[in-house]
Amino acid sequence: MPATIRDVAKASGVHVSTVSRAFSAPQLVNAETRAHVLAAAEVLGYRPNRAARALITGRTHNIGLIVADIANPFFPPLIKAAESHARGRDYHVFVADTNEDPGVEEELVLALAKQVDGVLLCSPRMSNTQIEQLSREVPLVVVNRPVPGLPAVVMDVAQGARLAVEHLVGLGHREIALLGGPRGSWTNREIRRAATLAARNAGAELVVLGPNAPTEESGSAQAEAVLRAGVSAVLAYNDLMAVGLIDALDHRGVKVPDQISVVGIDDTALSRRTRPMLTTVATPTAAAGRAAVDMLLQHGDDRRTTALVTLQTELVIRDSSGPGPHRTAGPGRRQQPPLDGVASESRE
Amino acid sequence: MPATIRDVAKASGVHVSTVSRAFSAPQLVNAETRAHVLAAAEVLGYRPNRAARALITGRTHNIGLIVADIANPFFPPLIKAAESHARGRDYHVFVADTNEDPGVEEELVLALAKQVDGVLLCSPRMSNTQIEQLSREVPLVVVNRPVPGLPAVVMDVAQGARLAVEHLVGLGHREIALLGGPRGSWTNREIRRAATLAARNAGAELVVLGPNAPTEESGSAQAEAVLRAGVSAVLAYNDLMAVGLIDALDHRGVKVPDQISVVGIDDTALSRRTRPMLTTVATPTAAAGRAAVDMLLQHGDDRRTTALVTLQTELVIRDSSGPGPHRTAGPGRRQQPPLDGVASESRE
DNA sequence: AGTTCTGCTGCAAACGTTTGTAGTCGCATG
DNA sequence: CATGCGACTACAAACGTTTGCAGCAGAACT
Repeated sequence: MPATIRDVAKASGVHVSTVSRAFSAPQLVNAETRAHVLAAAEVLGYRPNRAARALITGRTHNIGLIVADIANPFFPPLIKAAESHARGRDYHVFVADTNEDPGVEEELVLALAKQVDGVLLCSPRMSNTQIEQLSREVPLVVVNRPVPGLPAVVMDVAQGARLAVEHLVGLGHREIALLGGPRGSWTNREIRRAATLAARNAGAELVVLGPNAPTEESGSAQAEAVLRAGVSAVLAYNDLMAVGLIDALDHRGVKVPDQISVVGIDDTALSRRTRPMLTTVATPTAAAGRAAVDMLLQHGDDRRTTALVTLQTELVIRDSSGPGPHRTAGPGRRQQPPLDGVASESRE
Repeated sequence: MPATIRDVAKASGVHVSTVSRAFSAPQLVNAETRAHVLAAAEVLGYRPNRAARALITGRTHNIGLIVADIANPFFPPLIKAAESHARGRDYHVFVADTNEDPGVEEELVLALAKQVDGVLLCSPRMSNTQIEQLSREVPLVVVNRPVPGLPAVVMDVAQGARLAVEHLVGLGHREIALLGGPRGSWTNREIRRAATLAARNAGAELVVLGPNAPTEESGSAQAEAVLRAGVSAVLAYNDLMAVGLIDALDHRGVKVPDQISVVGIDDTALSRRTRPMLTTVATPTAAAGRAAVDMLLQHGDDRRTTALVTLQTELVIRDSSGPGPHRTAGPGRRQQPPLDGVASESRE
């Protein structure tokens, strides 16, 4: 049986309340007494039971982290950063995977609600109203999607998509395909909007293929459609799809970037490992994880705070994008990425 | 304020104990009453507080999952499988990352101990005695390492390493380097032992380079040493290191597999994405995650059970391994992998 | 000397559950 | 008619903490 606070009290000849205070309110207890208590606790191997503490304080010192797919390389860096950041603040993290299923999302938030002080909801697929409803059960911070009335951290993928399109147009591409992401994804809508606008402004045509599951397989599956569309460049919803597409094109003998340029989004670890190395939009996932944890712990109980943190993205030009058919005497092959850093704005 | 069992009791005009039983012991309560209670609970949005329940039952319905590095592509599939399997059995999962630090490992187990019914310790770097000591605080299942007296699930990497070496020797390689993994890793010792033996039996020489951190960077860093060693083939501790090595060799203009063959271990997602695609030893990580959860939940409280589950590995031959300098009229390029499946043995 | 203050500690209630025990009722049994 | 039983429900203690309140000693005021 593990030692309880009562064992420590008995062993050190004081009342349990004194033991409790020795740990959680040191200034209220005599230094000598405290030393005694701590010593007794040490030899008994006493560790406070956080669940019992939570029962009375209302704070569990746990947080929930819900992602669409742990195995999607986009998430591990975020999970890792969030977990380590949280632990640094003495919080433990439940991690759960929804398999991209909105129903599971809701069930998970509800199931976790009583056990955590808040939940980080990453790339949710539910509707805004559902999310708002859930936020009445437990404090929520949404990642990768702004929800009116809730704290959120998002990446400026619109800027990233714009940069990517401008990059492609600058290389001489006039017909570009957008490999769309999953239905219900805010990021996907954002990319689509920005890419469409950027293409129009630059005098290029954008054809949208999708929606698609955000997987490698689904990227491969769209190869035919890309070829039929007759475009010379593709912007994919994420690196995974870009990689799948490149593979499938390769199998068909289509050269990247010579015949078709491909640009991904996320700059996951694998973008540096493909041949050709992937040109992609870097999203600061680790920073997002940390920021989300900070927001959750900051706002404590006032659930209706509406801070929105926007993280900047940048274009990373590698080898999967090259000159297109309409190449003029354009700019040099390499292009300076924009300033990086974090912009944080609060809107009331 | 969330509804408590007392609110439900009040609303349905029965005692709290009846409400409790309506949920956890339906056969003890009149069907009609039960329906009443459930209805009241429904409208109040009542969900039992698992922490409070845990306080009295002693079972939290949570488990801990401790891994060396979430971002290491070896782990996400394991985490995903374990989490989903556990949730199917109504368990939630704390995930934590030790950054390959044995001290953090211990601290984490202790910190989690009171909040979970057991901990899955994956690829621990601590000593066996430390682990045994910790197992007195909380039920433990060790993954990727057998610990005497504790339940564990391991992969038969020895078999994998042997197959890999035999594969290389069969291709005509006589001098092979082993890119060692991290100090303290049982898997590493196992690979080393099996590879050395297999090389000796096949009349080849094995030079061991390491120990090394199990990262891509460290694989790259060993490229010089590999070249100096004058070997024609390399077996790496894991895919990550293999990929790093291939990259570094590529930068030096060394062709893989033409000049040097490289074989990895783990068959992570990236092994199919590198060029050339990586020959590697597939380890059933998802199955390991599920098996570990099963063992933990099965054994419940009798902590000193000593079951050992061994999962088979298999060699996946792709493009990073090719003919070596001593090629004779050997077997065909493709080689049949061994039967897969799960072997489970109990040793008392 | 009496009063107030300060620093410390003990008491007991509370948090939301579960569960052993005891009680009530109706009914069949002896 | 008393007894026993079965089905159900209420009571209350317990789990390991925290925390408002009260108590008490001694010091420092008036």
